[in-house]
Parts: sequence; structure tokens; C-alpha cells
Amino acid sequence: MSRPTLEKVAARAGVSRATVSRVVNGSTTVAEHIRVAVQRAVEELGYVPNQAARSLVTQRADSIALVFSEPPVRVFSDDPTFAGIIRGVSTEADAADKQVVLMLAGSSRGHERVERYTTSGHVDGVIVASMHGADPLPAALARRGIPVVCSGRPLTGSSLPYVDIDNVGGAESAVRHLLESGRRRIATIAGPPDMVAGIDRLTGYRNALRDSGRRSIIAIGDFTRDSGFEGMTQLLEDDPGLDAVFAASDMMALGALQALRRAGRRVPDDVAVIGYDDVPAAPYADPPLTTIRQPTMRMGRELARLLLSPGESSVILPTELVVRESA
Amino acid sequence: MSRPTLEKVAARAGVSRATVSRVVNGSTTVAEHIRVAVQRAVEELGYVPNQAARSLVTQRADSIALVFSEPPVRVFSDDPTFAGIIRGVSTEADAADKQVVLMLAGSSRGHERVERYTTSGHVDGVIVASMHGADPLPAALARRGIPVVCSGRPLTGSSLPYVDIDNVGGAESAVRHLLESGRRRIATIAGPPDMVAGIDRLTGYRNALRDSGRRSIIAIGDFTRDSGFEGMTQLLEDDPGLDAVFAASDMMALGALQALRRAGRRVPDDVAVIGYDDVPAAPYADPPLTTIRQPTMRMGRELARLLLSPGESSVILPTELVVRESA
DNA sequence: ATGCTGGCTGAGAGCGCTCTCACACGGAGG
DNA sequence: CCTCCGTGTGAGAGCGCTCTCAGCCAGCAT
Repeated sequence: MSRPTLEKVAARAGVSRATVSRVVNGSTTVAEHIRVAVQRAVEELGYVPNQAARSLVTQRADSIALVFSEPPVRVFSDDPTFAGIIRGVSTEADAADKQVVLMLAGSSRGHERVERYTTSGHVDGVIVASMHGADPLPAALARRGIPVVCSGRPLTGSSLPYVDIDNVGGAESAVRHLLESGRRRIATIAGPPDMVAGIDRLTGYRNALRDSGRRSIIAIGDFTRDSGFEGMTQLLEDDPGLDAVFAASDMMALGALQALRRAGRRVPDDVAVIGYDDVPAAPYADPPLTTIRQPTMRMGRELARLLLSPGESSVILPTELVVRESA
Repeated sequence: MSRPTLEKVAARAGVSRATVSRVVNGSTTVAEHIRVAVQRAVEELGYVPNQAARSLVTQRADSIALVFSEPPVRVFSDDPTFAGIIRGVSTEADAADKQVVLMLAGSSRGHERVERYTTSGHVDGVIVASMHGADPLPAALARRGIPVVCSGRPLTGSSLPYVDIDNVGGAESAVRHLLESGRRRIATIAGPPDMVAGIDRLTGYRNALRDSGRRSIIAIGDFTRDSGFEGMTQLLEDDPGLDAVFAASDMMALGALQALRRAGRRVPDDVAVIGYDDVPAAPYADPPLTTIRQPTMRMGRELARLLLSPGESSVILPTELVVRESA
């Protein structure tokens, strides 16, 4: 029971292969009655074009890869970023009639697999959603001649097109909010210094603080809850008089909340806390977490658009401060 | 700058296409010095086989699809199930040298897309990870002649191979734990009745209760936190004297915790709470949540194994009770 | 010498499709 | 009447690969 071919459909409809191909691909130069006959034959046989054969001649795959250059744990954590990106990319790809292929390239073996897969003609382009700005994958693919766009500004100095979210601006607005509500000793739990988001959010914090002439109090975390807990604990030791903390991720903010509780500080009365990402759990935190929301879905759309219509330039998307009760 | 073909490599190495093909595909019947020469040519030209051409003749794609028949929101929620499945499938597929293609088929349009993609020869088989047991997708694909395995027992009466987790047994052990610790009026917040996990966990609850001769107190939720909150609130009205609740998902348990707190009940002193799934947030709940852990990664591995070596029969995996402080 | 293996290699067909090009056909214009 | 054109349609090449098959050249037995 092999799948029917163009040839079979043509025979059944009493026309040539070329005509069936025209109908299947929606050419207008086919007489109405023939079109109908062919469509019936397609229907009856349950014909589906063989994509391999098609790709072979067209040199297109009509699909794009969305590569997550991270371990799956991270991708499927409660970070809404990835979900939003996927939704956005899917939406846009749908509109352009392209299929989206998700790939995980967590390990170095994964990198190699992705490279082989994408260079072997499976896809027309690749979106690399990597949080590590220094990821070598995008450049490697580009060198192979594959169209690539990155989510997040690449740290490799390559001039690849990218879509990023205004991390600096987001952090600035968070710290400004703290400043405006009268906080005077504002600490931060920064993200890892090898990720753009970590770097840029710290820059934003410093910018806002410098403008107001206050000194910075910094702990370094890695975006996880545990590192937030530890960071907060350390901060409290360093400067027991602090009255606000900006955590570079909600997960770290959640950890900080816990550390604060343990230390007997009330939030927001004694210490105001503000996070980043607006994860699903943020409104359920105790107290509900004030945070920075990112337009993740729009990011996905822009990524796809950038990949599909080359020549357009990189985009930086704005963030939004969501005020709840923690600050 | 088009990609080099077999022909080019052959010319450079001074051999025929066939020989290059043999080397690339690891045939042993090639003289050592020729093999080396060919490999050098491949290296120098950066040759990567054209997968479309290869598939066209071999009728294989060397990749499998992992389809999530759910809206992305659900897939990327803090439910660790999907992440585990993905990891497991990837591991097993890697070992068999197959590529994993993730696809989201949330909408009905998505279903159609997935059907077209998988039937057009892109993949050698499909794993459908769907929580709705009555999903028509698996059967539709099977009808098309594509090898399919399901995660979760299909509710459609089809005899497709599947891998499931022992939901009934898991729920039973949860309720038994409650019973053994002296609880007498044990309620449940059940999952939606159109999902296997919802149905089976309720069955398990009923089984355990029936064995002990106690009556059941039931609220219906949809696995979300909000529905857990509402379910608990309703349960408290229905039977203010209850001293334990088994929530069919951790998210619902988290919602229940919140409702309990609001109602002034102490956990576990007044009411014991036990969840299901062991989400990442479970140990951080207040109090840390006792729950049922599922071997999700193993599930992924079994799914891949089942797809890759047909003839083996469906599998049901055991669960594990994780005792923390809420029960 | 001749015949027979057995190990390597090359020639060539063909996978299912698209797309160019030639061609058939009816109607308008010379 | 023939030419010219526009509109559909079919023939056929070829995309890059795999794989069968034939052929070649040792080396050994006859």
C-alpha cells in the first residue's frame, strides 16, 4: 500500500503529470472542468505530494527551524519567554505557509545534530533562540550559508540580524519605579554575566542608579530560584539597611521573597521587591510580584518576519512595568 | 555558492559517485586509501548530503515527529511532563540516529498541518503526546499508514500502541497515604472528565476509598490553579469537616493551599493536602507539597522505543509517592 | 594456460516531482 | 485563405542521491 504519486493521479484524471502539478500548486492556467476532475482524483486517492521530491527540485523545504540552544529543562521551565516565542513564530510562519520545526540543541552533540539537519536542506532558515549571547551556533550556521536570525543580541560580534527586548530599558524602569516610590538603598540580584539578559539588566540597574547618584549593591545569581535565595541572603548581610531589591528574573525574585521572609522582613513594607519576566507564578506570589513583562509573542513574530523577509534590520522591543504588591 | 554535490566530491577525489556514497554511508567494502581520499574531499568541500535526494530514493526520512496535541500554553506550563517526555524521546532517538521534530498541533488548523507534514514523507513515525484521550489525531495518522504511538491511553477505542503512567495506582497510593496517616474525611479535586489522567486519577481515588468504606467528596477542576482554588472553596462549603484533600494535579493543589489559607485552615494540621505531578514549584509551596511523581523521562524513552521497534506492546509505568510536609 | 573465485569500483537507472519548452487549438486580423 | 496570437496542455529533462548490476583485476586451483 504505497502512497499514490502524481503519475497515478494523472492517470486517473486522464491528464498529464504537469497538469496535476499545476492544480496541486494552484496555478490559474487550468481549465475549470479539468481542475475539478483532478481535484476529485486527488481526493479519491488521498494524494499528498512527496515533500522530498518537491524539495529536490525546488531547493526549498517550506519549513523553518526554531532552535533552542539550551537544555530542555530551561526551555520548559516556568519561563514564559519560550512559549511566547514559539507562539509568535508559529503564527507568522503559518501566515507564510511555512512549517515550524522545533529543535533542542542543549548539548554539544545537539549542536552538531542541528547543524547537520539544517544544512542538509531540511529547512529554509533558522531562528536561534539562545540565551547565551556568546553561542557559536548562529555564526556556524550562517557560515554554512543558511539564513539565520537570533533572539537576543549576539555577543559574538557577528552582524547577524536579531530581535531583542529592551533589557536595559526594562531594568531602568524597574529601578526608577523603586526610586519614585521613595526607596533609597536599592540592591540588585543580577543574572549571569555570560548572558545578554544578565548583562543588560545590570546595565539598566546601574544607569538608573547613577542618574540618581546612589550607590549600587550587587549580588550575582544565575536566574534560578535558589540563586535568588542565596543572593538575597548575601545582600542582607552586606547591607542590612537596604529597602529595595531588583531581581533580574522572577524566579530569583521568588527566591528573594523566601529569604526575606526567613529574615523576618516584610514585603513591601521593609523591603520592596521587583522581578523580571512576569512568569505565571508571579501574581500568586506572597505578596504578588511587581515585575517587568516582555512582549514575547511579538518577539516570535518579529523573528519569523525577519527570517522570512531578509533585508529588514534588527528590532528591539519595549517592555512593560506590571505593578502588583511587592513594590 | 551552491552546496557541493556527491558529483563534485567524486570529481575531486577522482572516484565515482557510487564510491563517495559508500564512504559517506560507512560501507566497509572500500579500500583504505580511497576512503581517506574521499573523506578529505568531503572535508575540504564541506559536503553535507542532500536529505531530500536521499529520502527520495530511500523512502526514509530518518526523523520522527513528536506532536503535542495541545495549545502551547499548556505544553510550556510548569508541568514537567512534557519536558521529561521530550528528554526521553530525544535520548532514545539519538541512540537510533534519528532526528526528533517537535510539532505543536493546538488548533484544528494545527491538526491539519501536522497531518500534511507527517504524511508527506518528512518523518518515519509520529509520537502523539496528547492529554485528551479522545484526540482524533492519532487514529487519523494511523489510517494514513504512518506508524503512531500515543502517550497516554487513547480513549477512542483504537488499538494503537501507547505508553501510559499508572494514574489509577498513583491516585490509590496517594489516598492510601492519607488513610494511613489517620485522615477520615478525604475529598478530591478531580481533573477534567475528558482526559485520561482526570478519569483514571478519580478512579484511583474511588478505589482506595471504597476499600476503606468511606464516602467520597468530589469537586471537578481542570488541572489549573484557579480551578483548584475554586474546587477547594466549594469542597469546604460542602463538607466543612473534611480533613484531607487529594488534588489530581499539583497546580490544583497549589490553588487549594491558597483557598485553605484564606479559610483559615492549617496545612497539614487541619487539612492534609496531596497533589500529583511533582512540579518544580511543589517543594517551594507553603508547606512543601506531598505529591505523586511520574517517570516522565522514562515515558519518553518508552515511547521512542515503541515507535522504533514495532511489535512491542503498550507499557504502563509506575509512579512514586513523594512525601513532603503537606500530608 | 584456463577457469573461478572474491573483493572493489563504476555505469546507469530511477525515486517523485517541477518547470521549461514545444505544441495544439480556436479566434481575430490581414 | 493564411498568419498571428493567446490560452491550455503534454513531453521530457533533471534535481542529488542510492543501489543493483556488471566489470575488472588480483590470486588461487585446476
